[in-house]
Amino acid sequence: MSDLLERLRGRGWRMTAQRRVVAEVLDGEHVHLTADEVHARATLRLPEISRATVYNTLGELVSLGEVLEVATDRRAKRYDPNAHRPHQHLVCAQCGAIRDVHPSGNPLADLPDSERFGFTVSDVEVTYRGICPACAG
Amino acid sequence: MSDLLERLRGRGWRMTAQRRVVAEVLDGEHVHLTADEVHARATLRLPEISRATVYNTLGELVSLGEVLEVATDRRAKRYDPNAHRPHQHLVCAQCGAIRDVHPSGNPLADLPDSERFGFTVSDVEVTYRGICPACAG
DNA sequence: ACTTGACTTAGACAAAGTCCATCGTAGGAT
DNA sequence: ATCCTACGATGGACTTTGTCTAAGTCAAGT
Ligand SMILES: [Mn+2]
Ligand SMILES: [Mn+2]
Ligand SMILES: [Zn+2]
Ligand SMILES: [Zn+2]
Repeated sequence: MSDLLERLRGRGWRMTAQRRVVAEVLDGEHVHLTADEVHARATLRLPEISRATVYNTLGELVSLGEVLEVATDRRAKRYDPNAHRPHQHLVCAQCGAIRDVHPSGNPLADLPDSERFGFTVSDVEVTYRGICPACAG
Repeated sequence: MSDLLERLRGRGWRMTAQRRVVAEVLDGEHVHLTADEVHARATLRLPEISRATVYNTLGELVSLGEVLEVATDRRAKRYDPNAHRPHQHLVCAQCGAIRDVHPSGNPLADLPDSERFGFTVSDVEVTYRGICPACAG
């Protein structure tokens, strides 16, 4: 994700300690943190960072297409740095664990023209729900 | 939806003016109202109905399987009386209009065993997004 | 009609997120 | 190296959506 910082600088981003820390917190695989979780982790490295700045920075990363917003539960949105490989989510209904999954085929193709009602359909969001091995015992 | 009231009575529901009004508001096709929209419409018929009662009644209808909760945007949940015919949703990214759609095939089948990671997958929620004819001009 | 437990109510509370006035600083200009 | 200033950060008020509780009300069985 260090190349992310380069890309952002290239887009005219002013590089601040706060933005760097938020980007660092979002580094990794299967990362799906809420804004407040990002804030908590960022605070460990930069104690004075504010909630508003975390929200602002996450919003900018989403606008730039570098981070995805996912709404797997009906609680807080989660922020997903895995934005460059299309994928869906598999969520444990009990403990909330989230896995990236890659279904076969293109889910968009499952919607026939006769069911599009003149819409220009550009995107589909799929969330699978079930019980994870740990919760199944 | 008048048969709904009968079914609920059969399940031991005490029939109150508030519950009747909420059920009436939810009658129809392609109805996807937020709790506060239900409350606003219920208030026209029964001015003293409280927000808490609307939330309670909607929650009960969901528990009974008579109404579905859908989370198409990241704002308020919407309540969908079309609970007996499985379907998905097509949402206009601009104006928020929601249509029921019926994709071909079973979306659950698109997730191969190799992508289930030991989960017992029981459910899938699909939201298609695009631009509706009215917004496309 | 009486009784009673289920139902409703208003308002306090909470979680998630937005907005704003003000302060601070990254990075270009000198 | 220092200065400038527009962009970014901050804390706190505010909004939206939803939950909870204590007290009052009423549907329905007797
Ligand atoms: Mn993901
Ligand atoms: Mn529907
Ligand atoms: Zn689990
Ligand atoms: Zn539209």
